[in-house]
Amino acid sequence: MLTERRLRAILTPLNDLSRRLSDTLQAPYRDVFMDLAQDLNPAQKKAVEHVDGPLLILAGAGSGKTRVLTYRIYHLIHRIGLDPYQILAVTFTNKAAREMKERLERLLGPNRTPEWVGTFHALSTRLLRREADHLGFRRDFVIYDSDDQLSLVKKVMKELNISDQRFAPEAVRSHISSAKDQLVLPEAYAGRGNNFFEQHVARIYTAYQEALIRNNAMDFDDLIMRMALGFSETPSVLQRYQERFQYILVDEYQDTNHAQYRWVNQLASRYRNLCVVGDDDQSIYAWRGADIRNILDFEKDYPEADVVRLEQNYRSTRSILAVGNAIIKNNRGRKGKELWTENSDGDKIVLMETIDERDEARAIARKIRAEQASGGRPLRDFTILYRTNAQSRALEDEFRRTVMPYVIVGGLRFYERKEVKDILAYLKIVANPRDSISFRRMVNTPPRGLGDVSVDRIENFALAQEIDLIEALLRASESGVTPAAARTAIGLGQLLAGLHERLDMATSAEIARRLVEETRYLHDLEMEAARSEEAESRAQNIKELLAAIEEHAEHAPEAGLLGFLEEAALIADVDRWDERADRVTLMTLHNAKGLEFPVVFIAGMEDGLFPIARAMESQTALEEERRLFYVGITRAQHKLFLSHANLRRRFGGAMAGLRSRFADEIPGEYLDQESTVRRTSGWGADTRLARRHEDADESPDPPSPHGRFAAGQRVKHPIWGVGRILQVAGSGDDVRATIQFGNVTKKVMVRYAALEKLPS
DNA sequence: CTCTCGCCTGTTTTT
DNA sequence: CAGGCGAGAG
Repeated sequence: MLTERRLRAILTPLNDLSRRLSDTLQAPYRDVFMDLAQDLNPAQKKAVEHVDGPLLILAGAGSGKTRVLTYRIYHLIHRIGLDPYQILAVTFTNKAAREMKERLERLLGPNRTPEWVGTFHALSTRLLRREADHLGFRRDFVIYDSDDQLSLVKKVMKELNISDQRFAPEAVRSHISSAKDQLVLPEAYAGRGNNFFEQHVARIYTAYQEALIRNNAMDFDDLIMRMALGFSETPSVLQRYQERFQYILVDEYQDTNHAQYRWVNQLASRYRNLCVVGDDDQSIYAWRGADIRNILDFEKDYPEADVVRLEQNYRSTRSILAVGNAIIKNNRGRKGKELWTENSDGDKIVLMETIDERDEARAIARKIRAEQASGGRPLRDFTILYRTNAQSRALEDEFRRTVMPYVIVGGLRFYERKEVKDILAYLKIVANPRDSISFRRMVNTPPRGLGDVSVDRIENFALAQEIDLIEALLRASESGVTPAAARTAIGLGQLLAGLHERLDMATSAEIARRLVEETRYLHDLEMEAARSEEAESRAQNIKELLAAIEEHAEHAPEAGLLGFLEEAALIADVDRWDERADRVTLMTLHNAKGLEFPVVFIAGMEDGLFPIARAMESQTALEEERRLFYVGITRAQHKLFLSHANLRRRFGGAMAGLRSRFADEIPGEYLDQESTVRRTSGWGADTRLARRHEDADESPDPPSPHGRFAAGQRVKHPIWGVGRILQVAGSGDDVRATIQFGNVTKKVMVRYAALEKLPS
């Protein structure tokens, strides 16, 4: 009998072959190969061949969603005969957009591939620039990232005399951000019954928005909000795009926020050919304003909608999928579906107990080596996922120590590094001399004698004279700064003005090179590089940035400097990730969304870390964490490892590692438990797994440590080695011992520290 | 006025 | 353990 798996084993190489052939074949033959390669199940076929009217595709993890979307577009253009011009496709990441475009180009050829495929932010930026005249703002705005947003919030708060001690600027920033996600403008925000904090936010929001306009800048949220509002306020613009984009596709619809919802639904309201794809079980961005109701209520918004459910999973082994299903079942408020697969059972999921985060890293590295040896897998098959970026450090240390090639996706993004942002600030001010945030950043970097006071004066002068900031630098002697400062300012102004004038003639690469040279930024760093490793890597980053600009200038010369800056602002780290390099990949669970990997490790399976402490207080937050776990599990194709540590160092101190409640939701039949912890002697060793949760009665509470550990006792700690207890304090779960290790004293939570008793 | 040094604080996830 | 911020010296 031909099993699905065998069939797939035959079809997969055929798929590749047909892809290569389709580039060279004439259309009718291409079709023949397409049909062979398609290998679509009935639900997928239905979704692909649906043409007119709204369509909701509920696509479970690994159900061939990308393929369905791609073939659907192919079908619309190639079989139905639509003009690619009429199609708009919105994806969640640039990477997804690029992949879709590449696949379509292979199927349809570059000339017949739709051009409007991208993320909400990228597409919106494009629309805003095109329609700037009609919408009433300038075309050459720059984009502020959350860093810039925060700087601007601080600046505005200072101007309004609102102390940043009373109101955390970061909290203000995030409130403004979510107001924008809801399409709530400052006036409306001020009008609704607010608490004390929000009344202040309202004032800041108003001034913040004015400052953005003054700076000729838009923040991330503006990009969506201004276009969504632009559509409703400017019917002529809306109509034009409604007529143009008669067929709209939206990926990851469960992660859209209200502003994005309005953005899409206004465009689609004319022809109602809106196809949305999503999975309510994979909604993990509620904290960013994503509204799961958008997908849950799609059938209310479009009563005539067809609904297709893709429930067959092609990605994971049966065991992995069973675990995923068992986990997500614990959530309420879901549409409800159960994925199934014809794949083989595969191995059980492995849960590893480890001593601390270093031991965890060691255990993971060991597993990778073992898998490599037994399964002959390349390093690129392995991916480690974690909840917080900070967790990458221990892993990184271990991999560096044992020389295992790795790559971290996310964390400090390339374009967010200090030195890179410094150079970008120069470029931004050249592109847009009204950008006061970038101005402040670059004007005294590297230090050139223009401190806060002088910069304030120059800025105020610009404001009073209604001139831009480069102009203000040139006329600094009129601004009231000291003669020395004025001289420096004028010199800087001349450099910037010269580059600004050449904006249309010079390439962005030329401008960047000149800036780096004249400011001696790279030069200074290279001088320092001999002494400091950090300076060396920063110099390296600047060179990498120059190379990126160079590449961009060559690849998309028409985009210019603004185009490059836009890309730098909107590109995510996953977008830069090269999955072909033979390295272990490390990333957060959030970043892993939409990706798949042969072998997945999920590290840090501890309460308080995953689920994160703050999510343990509310049911909805906990359910979002669980969905995140579900996303992590369903990334794995062949093997899945989970690990937790009994002790985890976090900001200086150590934290008790209590195995995650999610781990307890995994049915035992799919689970293999391993431990690197030797159970020798001492209280800590045999009660380590005691639980604090509902099921605590399965493993009774440990005896009070007072009887076992007392001052003077010699102990061995898994991390700090041998020491002597100075003091024992606290009771119940919260017993802390002060222990002297050599000449350092540490406080440890006795219950979880895996202390070993030593004879005195 | 500007710069540098050292203290303090605070870590969820990101387009 | 880093980066932001305030205080004192040049």
